[in-house]
Amino acid sequence: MSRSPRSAAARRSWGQDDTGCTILHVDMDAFFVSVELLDHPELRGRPVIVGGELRGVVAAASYEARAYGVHSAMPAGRARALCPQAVVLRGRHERYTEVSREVMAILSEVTPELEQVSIDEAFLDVAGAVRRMGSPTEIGRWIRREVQARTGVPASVGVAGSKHVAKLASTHAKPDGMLLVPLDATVAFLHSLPVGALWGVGEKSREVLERRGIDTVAELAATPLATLHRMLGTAAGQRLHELAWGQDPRQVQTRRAEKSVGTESTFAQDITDRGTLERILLRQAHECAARLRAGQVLTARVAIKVRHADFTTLSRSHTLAAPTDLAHEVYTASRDLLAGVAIPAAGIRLLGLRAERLIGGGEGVQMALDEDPHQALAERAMDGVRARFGPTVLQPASLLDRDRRSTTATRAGDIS
DNA sequence: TCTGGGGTCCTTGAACCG
DNA sequence: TCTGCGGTTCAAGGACCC
Repeated sequence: MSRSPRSAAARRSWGQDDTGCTILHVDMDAFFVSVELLDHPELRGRPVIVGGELRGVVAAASYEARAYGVHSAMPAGRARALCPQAVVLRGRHERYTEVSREVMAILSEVTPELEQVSIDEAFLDVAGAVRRMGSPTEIGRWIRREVQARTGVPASVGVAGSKHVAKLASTHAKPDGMLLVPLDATVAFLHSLPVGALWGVGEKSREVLERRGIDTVAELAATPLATLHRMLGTAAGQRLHELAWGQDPRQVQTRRAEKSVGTESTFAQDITDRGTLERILLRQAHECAARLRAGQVLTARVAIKVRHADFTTLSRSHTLAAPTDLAHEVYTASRDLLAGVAIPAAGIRLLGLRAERLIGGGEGVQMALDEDPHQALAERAMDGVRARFGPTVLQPASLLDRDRRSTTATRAGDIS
């Protein structure tokens, strides 16, 4: 579900020599829509949009909808205005996860050197699979064939010598295609692209670059490093300069440790009542803490995010005296942070809670001196009950009060 | 047109410390 | 004792990715 700009000129053959091009990027085409079409074949050929409820944005759009200018991340209202005849579906994340697992299982038959980047894309380093399965492009063809045959959804594949170029190659292979960028064509391929295609150039950086007349990767590559440092900061300038010349030493990572867990909710109506916001924080604290315990990690810092009705966003964070995986502690810290934030008359549009600085649980981590062992036992017992009877069977008493409607109906997913 | 939710990384400025 | 300075840490915010 890449949102990077593409170049029609780059969508051509760059050569057949795949020597050394052992990095594959597999990207499912309009993944959520493809899964919906599996289950609703009667919608094939029609413009279909997944997501985009009230106050929402488009999660995925079929190629028929894209012909009207609809794309992912577009506000729902605009998408409906552009394509009023589109079929709008709400989205079923569990179903997409199920199909994603099937796809990843197929990819893991190729190599254990597999890095799942998101629900619908992954990198593979196939260097160790070449003797068994053939050249990288032969492996790419096998993947496309097997994924289509066994799951019914189309996948595009980019084949290159680095992750960055493989990713750009798969973007230019869509829909339902494969693109090889041979090592000796890498720089020419990159330099044919608009600057916004580079990984790390979003809307803001593109504006900064274009103001200086840098519209293409070739122009960026020709810009002195010191100038890029001044324009984009040292780290970003350095990275983009290297990417523009095809230098990307990142390896395929089979395991990545999570650095934070969090949740946030945009409300159907902006909220002005602090008590309501605190109850939402309590629910979020329980959700985060349960995820911490499931991942066997503790959090050392709690952060909240508050978005006003006018979309100004602020964050506050607090480093805990001792790491914890208890909702009670996370909630107390987050409530104190919220206490330091003024609630504007127009209200709060979004409230988020995040547990940061995750530390592996178990040995070597000291429990807070004032941690209540009964609280810990109670929350772990709740985990057991939820695992057996479902996530909604147990709630803190204050969330089961008179306004069960207000604490649940304000969740973004419950809108519409 | 009116902007989700889950994340990561980087920059900047303030606070702290020796 | 006070001040200046450089290094480090922390908090906040922004940009970016999918």
